[in-house]
Amino acid sequence: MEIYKGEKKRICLEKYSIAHLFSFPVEEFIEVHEYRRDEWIIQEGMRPDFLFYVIEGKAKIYVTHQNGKVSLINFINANEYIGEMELLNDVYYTKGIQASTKTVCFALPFHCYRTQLLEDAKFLRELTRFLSGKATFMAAKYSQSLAFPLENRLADFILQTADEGVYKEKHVTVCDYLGVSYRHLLHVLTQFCEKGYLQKEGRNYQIKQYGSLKELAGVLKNK
Amino acid sequence: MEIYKGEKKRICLEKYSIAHLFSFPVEEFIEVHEYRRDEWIIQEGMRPDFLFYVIEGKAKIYVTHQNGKVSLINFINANEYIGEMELLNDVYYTKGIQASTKTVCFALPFHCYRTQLLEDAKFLRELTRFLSGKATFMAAKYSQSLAFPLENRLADFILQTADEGVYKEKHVTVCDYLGVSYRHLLHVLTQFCEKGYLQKEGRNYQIKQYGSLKELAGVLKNK
DNA sequence: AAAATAATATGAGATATCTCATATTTTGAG
DNA sequence: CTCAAAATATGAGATATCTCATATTATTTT
Repeated sequence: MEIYKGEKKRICLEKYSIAHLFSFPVEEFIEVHEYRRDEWIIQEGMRPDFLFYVIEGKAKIYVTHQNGKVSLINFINANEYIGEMELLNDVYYTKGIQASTKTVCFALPFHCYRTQLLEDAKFLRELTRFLSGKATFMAAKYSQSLAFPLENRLADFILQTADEGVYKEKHVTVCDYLGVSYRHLLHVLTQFCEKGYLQKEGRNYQIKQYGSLKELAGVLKNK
Repeated sequence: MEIYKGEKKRICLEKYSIAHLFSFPVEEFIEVHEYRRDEWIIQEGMRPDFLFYVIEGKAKIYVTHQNGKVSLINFINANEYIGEMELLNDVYYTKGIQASTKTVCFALPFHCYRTQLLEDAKFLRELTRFLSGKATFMAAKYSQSLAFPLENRLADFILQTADEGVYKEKHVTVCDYLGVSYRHLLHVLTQFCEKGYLQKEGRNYQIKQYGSLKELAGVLKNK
């Protein structure tokens, strides 16, 4: 982890101004942190000291269960918060947050800003929207995971993550995210290839039948 | 649905004052609604006109999937909000909310209060806490549902809902809540009886071995 | 470059969970 | 009180998904 100082920090604060998110100045004690790919921004079970706001990059929220299974609960993208749960709740089991690409965040020390943040309607309004989205998203994922087999959820995931018609996510990550075993994921991917929806190219998969995948993914959505 | 008027309304407003939740007076346009058991407070897919605050009773959040499966996403208890998603988000698929007992709510018309509410730090702070809890809870349920078989989740549910050592939830409701088929739920309940954890009494189940159930439920929690 | 580690790959048997069919009992509406 | 609907109950076969074992191929570290 690198903490930006001097010129580098100044430029960053200027480029990604977040003044509009608060009704008071937060510049004074803000820090700018850069995390390398795979670095842990927050260790599971350890309370952070900062409220983070992601300005560049992408991270993953992980939780480890007692039976050793790991769940990738969700991704965090630019313009989203990290550590807001700990800001709001004194009792909270902290999830692990891992950078999945180089990730740059603003870090607001709790001890400087906690009180002010919790009284700032502008900040709270945005946070409320963010959290309502998070709650809604998790509720959707939850109910979908119970109502539909992997086939449907995977089709949806492929369509969402494919880049120019090519799906190239790491199997291991996807297993944690969709909550299925490695073996089963590979099995369903193979089926997709046999049915002609995908075509394997080295370790990537080329989408061949958008229509079929869209149909599978479509049943997840409530119109 | 009954709307309280006159004396009945006044008494209710007095008994369950919610003035402390807002920094401005909300009494003027507030309504008090009472819903009978099984009545729909909000119809799935229909935007409500009110922000509700439950003061008595218990309700259920349902969503219907395209394949006909129904998920009971969560329960709502006294001192919780309903309709907050619609208050915050212009685009939102409204879930169905059904009273599971007689339920009394305060109903704040969006058109009167929306603007004020979204600028009220006191209200927003509490709502933020509520939503963070909701998001956390859904994330936990989600990851647990993928990481553990019904056996564990059911043990947890039984311990949470048992009343004086007796479990007596409706199977149908539990299926929707835990996201499993009726057949399978009955199967696991039978196993619990065979193992001596529970003992069937008519249509209820008496808990016989707390320890065993606690052990099964315990692995869900991250310490 | 060698060694260690992570990711991919595949087979085979086990288990959790689902679907469908059908019967009985309980509950709510008229 | 009666009938229809809802809830409970159970069997049997199908399928989704898991576990474990083992190989091969990349990637990272030394």
